[in-house]
Amino acid sequence: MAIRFYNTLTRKKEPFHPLEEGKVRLYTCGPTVYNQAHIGNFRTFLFEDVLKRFLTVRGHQVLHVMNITDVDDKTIRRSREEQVSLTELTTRYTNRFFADLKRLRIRPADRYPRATEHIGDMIATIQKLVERGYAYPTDDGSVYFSIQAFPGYGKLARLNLDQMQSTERIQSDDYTKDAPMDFALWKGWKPEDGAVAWDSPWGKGRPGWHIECSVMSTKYLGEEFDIHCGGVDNIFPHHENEIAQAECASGQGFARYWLHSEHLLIEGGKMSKSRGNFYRLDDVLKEGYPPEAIRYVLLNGHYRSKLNFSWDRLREATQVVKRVAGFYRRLMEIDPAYRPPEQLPLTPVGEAFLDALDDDLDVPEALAVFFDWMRKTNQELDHSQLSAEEVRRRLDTLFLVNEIMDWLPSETRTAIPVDVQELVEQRQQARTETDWAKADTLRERIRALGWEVKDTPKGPVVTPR
RNA sequence: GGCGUCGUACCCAAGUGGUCUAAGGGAGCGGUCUGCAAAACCGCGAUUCAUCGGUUCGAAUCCGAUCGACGCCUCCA
Repeated sequence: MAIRFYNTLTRKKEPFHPLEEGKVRLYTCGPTVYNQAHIGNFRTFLFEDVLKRFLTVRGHQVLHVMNITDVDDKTIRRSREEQVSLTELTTRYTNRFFADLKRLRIRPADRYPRATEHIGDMIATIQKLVERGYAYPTDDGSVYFSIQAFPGYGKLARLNLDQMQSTERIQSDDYTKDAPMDFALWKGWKPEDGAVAWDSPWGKGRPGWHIECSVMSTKYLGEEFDIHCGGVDNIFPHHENEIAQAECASGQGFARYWLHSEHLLIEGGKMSKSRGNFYRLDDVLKEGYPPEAIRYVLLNGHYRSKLNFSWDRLREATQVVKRVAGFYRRLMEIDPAYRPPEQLPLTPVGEAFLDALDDDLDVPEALAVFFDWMRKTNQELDHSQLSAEEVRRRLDTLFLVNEIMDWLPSETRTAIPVDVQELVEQRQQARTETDWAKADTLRERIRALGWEVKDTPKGPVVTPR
């Protein structure tokens, strides 16, 4: 089956064809680095990670750009509160962000452009918009985009501009502008901005939020590119405004496919920084759950459906990930020399797995294929029906799936401590003497130390609990 | 007020006109194996897809109404 994605722009699943055969240019909205991202944010980044891995496995060369928003209202406010410079604050949280990405095994983007490093590019684009009549400066040194100058405004969010009700927030906006829906491209300096200011043709100030994405995406990916991703809450106003800015500045199309991931809910409600009902990655890891389990929880569900986070689900995920790890170890025991080849062969099961993903990244369907196969393979292993060659093929399949899911335990497993090893030996001794009570007690002690001992025909196997 | 999404077993979750008397996972129960366990495997588990009505030869899938949940409408992944 050919790859199809649900495009927010058309609200339909469409066959996916990149502009240039075999190459995909991808832009994903990155974090605003004013505090640590929560796991809801990572749901989106994980979705994008799987999207990218999938496209790569399907033979596309993906060029991925993710922005870092390091200047906006929140970053400025936060740096004032903490009495540190904007750069100090944003550097701190940018580093945290990268560390979290690594822990979740999210593959890095090719570029992470920062807003503050592209002020000149943004000013140039804003100037172009003013010259072409899409934007206008105001007395306070700001520049606004005039939405009525762009007939396409509202095409992504499907807004009915006439029936829009202006909310209190718009009315209380303390910048001056012609129409309530017009949005800022450039914000004139205000005292609370402190030292955060750049010179521009309109005086001191700083860029508006939306302009950075239009400018940086087109700078690195070209004026028209393939895929733009983000959370659903970015559809309006952020992405709508990006389209307006980019299309008016270039006179061409902008992103061709818009993919939006749904929210992670907590106790049935939206998790967001402003509500304070969120967990950070640290909050979850410190409870002892492995990163693979968190990856699994956040990926186990279609990206366009809401996903409810709970500790129950995390426990469930831990079980699943353990089961997959056990399966992996079982195969590796038969063929310890196996290493996944650079170019993994496409086995029939691997193909079925990817087939499911072809349909708008249907991860649950793909996992069903995987689990079915895993059960059958375990069955074959129980009856030792597999040849060495067949085992290698199974490992190829497992690694192909892992290329997308990345849920196998890391190779750098902690070595079994000496005291645990001694207890295991003592227990073996007790077992040969058929002193079952002693053996059971020792198993409990090993367990208390965080290790699990299983008796197999080949002897005891010790794994971390 | 406008726009939109969703409601499938104890829990999570695919499927969106016939192959569905509905995948897969977790939990539970019974069994094989085991000194006992663990792991793995086998079996059990929705005649039914929020409710009601309609379209159709045929609906979980389309249409309408009702109930319920959630989101967006310039902080938001």
